[in-house]
Amino acid sequence: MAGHAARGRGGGRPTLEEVAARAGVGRGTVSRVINGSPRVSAATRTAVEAAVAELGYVPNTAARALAANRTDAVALVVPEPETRFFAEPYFSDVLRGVGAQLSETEMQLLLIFAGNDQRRQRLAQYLAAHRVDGVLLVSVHADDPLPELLSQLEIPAVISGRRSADEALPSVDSDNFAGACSAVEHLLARGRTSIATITGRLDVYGAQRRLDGYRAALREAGRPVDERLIVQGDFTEEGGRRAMRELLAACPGLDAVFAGSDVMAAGARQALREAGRRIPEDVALVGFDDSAIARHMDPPLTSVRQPIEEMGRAMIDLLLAEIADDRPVAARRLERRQLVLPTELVERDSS
Amino acid sequence: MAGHAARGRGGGRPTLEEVAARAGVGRGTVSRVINGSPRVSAATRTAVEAAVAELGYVPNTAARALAANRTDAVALVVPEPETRFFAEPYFSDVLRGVGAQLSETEMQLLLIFAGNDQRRQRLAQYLAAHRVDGVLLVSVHADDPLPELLSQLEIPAVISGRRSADEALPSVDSDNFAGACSAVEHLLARGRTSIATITGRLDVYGAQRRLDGYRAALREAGRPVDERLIVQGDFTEEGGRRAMRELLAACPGLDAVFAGSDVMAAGARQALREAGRRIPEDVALVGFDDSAIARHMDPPLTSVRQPIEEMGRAMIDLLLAEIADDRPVAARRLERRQLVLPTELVERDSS
DNA sequence: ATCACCTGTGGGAGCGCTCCCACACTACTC
DNA sequence: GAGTAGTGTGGGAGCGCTCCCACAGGTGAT
Repeated sequence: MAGHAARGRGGGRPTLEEVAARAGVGRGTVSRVINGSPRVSAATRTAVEAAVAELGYVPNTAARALAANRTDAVALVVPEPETRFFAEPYFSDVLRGVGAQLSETEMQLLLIFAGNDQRRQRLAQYLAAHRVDGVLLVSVHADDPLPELLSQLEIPAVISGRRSADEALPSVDSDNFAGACSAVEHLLARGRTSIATITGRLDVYGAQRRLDGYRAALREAGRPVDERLIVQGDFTEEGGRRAMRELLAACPGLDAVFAGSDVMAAGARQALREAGRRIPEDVALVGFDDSAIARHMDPPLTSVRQPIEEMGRAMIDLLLAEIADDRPVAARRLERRQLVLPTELVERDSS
Repeated sequence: MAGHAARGRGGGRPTLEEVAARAGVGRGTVSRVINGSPRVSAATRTAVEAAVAELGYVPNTAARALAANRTDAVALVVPEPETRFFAEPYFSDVLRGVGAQLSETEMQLLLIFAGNDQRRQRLAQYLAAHRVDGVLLVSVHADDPLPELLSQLEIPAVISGRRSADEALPSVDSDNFAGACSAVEHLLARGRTSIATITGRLDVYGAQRRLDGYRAALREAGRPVDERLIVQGDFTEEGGRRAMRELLAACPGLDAVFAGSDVMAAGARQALREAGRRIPEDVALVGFDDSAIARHMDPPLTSVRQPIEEMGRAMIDLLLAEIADDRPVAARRLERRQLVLPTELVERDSS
């Protein structure tokens, strides 16, 4: 009868109230059980859990969100067009790490693209409505207004990479400088003498740091830095191809290239092949990211591994801590929550 | 003062009530304006809109969801691991079409992967909690229990492709049969005499239909169907490579291959190249999907174009109609809402 | 016996909306 | 002049939770 009533009312799902009645306890007690409060006796807990199972009770998220003023959802915001998101293995790796870590909680992950003005507008609306408890930001350029908006709205956020040496937001980054150094040192150790580099967009701090590392490693080894050997790419395959052509035109004698990402290295490889250069015999090639592309390239690409999945996991940890932390924002600002994870050179056949 | 009060209360956002007070109207009237009801006089509407703008009012989604029993969100459910999602351009194209159509509404899109048991479990919880108003299903295999679950929960859903000739759910599909026919006819017209095919997983109805089309086109032309020329793939690049190797081993004399997807065609191309076969001189190759891969392949791949973005848009149209439709489910069942969109052969250099 | 202080529990208030009924007012009709 | 219909508006009730105060009953110190 009770079961029938519960199911009868317009296909309605059982409510807390009904579970409470069934278990012979009060509404508050059921709520405590559902939310794992320790202040419930073992016997009561068992009874409530039985009632929940019998009625097939599932909490109403909207009611919970309204009463508790939280949404149990976080957003991964990608300020790029979808096409770039799908073309760049970096993003899907981050997504995988984030997803893995989040699946151990009750939190839901939203994927939001903000690659053009219209989408930015919608995102702003979305954030203003506080439809997520926190935000993960990937691939943020130096002058992006998004972080500012987030802090105005007092929405917890964690950034992947940094915008500058003194990032205000909590962030997770890899050691781009050291990674670039290790790549160049490796090429030097292999006896290469004319090492070029294809950088990413330099308004991305990480790309800048990789360039810094390239320069530092050469200087460290007592080699001059030839500015003609430095060409700016844009993280795309096409950009890598174009940059490589420029390099070959300007410095036909180069014998090694350090690319700021695997995707750009793939583009460079095509340009090298077009020009009849063999890899690694004529020109050694090293990438960055150690993505799937590196393993499948012909020849397999030596690359600087970033622990991208681990970075995704770390971002979630930081963000959840940030959300749980209800001290005033001012107090939080003082602690710097910046993680820098180590990189590692993975040697393959391209160098 | 009013402004200060609104902002003062714990950083709280303005509520309907406050907007109403500011505009000198009642709560109901503000609600009507927000929701675009026509039963509001022009003067009142203007006053309310001014108040909304002044206070920076944004509706509280949780409250709305609780009161109206809707979430203004739909989910795109991908019953595959993320890796496949990212490897297969088909998915990102669908996503783009869906996203484009949805951005013209106030609906939010969630992307949910259900590639393993744990994620299925979470998805079931999620659906049981009615956290979305509707579901888009892509790449559903014949024996998947998901559609059944959805109809039990009475959640509107639209399926991409079909599970069988008489699909119960509203669906959007392309004309796989005709597309395969056109590919085979094209190869025959080019004078090819030994045409092989690499199929997708045959528990996917579309893959089966492409195979049917292949057979029908040969029969139509009075050619025998040699079963040794039919090998099953699994929609992956690796599967395409493996299938191509099998074909070459069994029928070294073949002079054309129709692959059930561009990704498999890419795998087949590798196997052909390994075997020293030139494309198209020795073996002509045709794919299916006309994805970015086809355009970028070397040589560019002839492929059967499906209007994937358009299919995404159509899915949203169907789903929104389904959601808006509040007649009893039984009545709905009678109308068949099945869309089949035409395909088109795009000729390039591989055939 | 009195007081203090735990632990476990019940249930009121309230989150910010939508839905809908009631009502004032106008504009016709017979 | 009474009735009828339609239009615009106000505000009560209620959605299903969480939060928190109140309180019962037990335990140990005084």
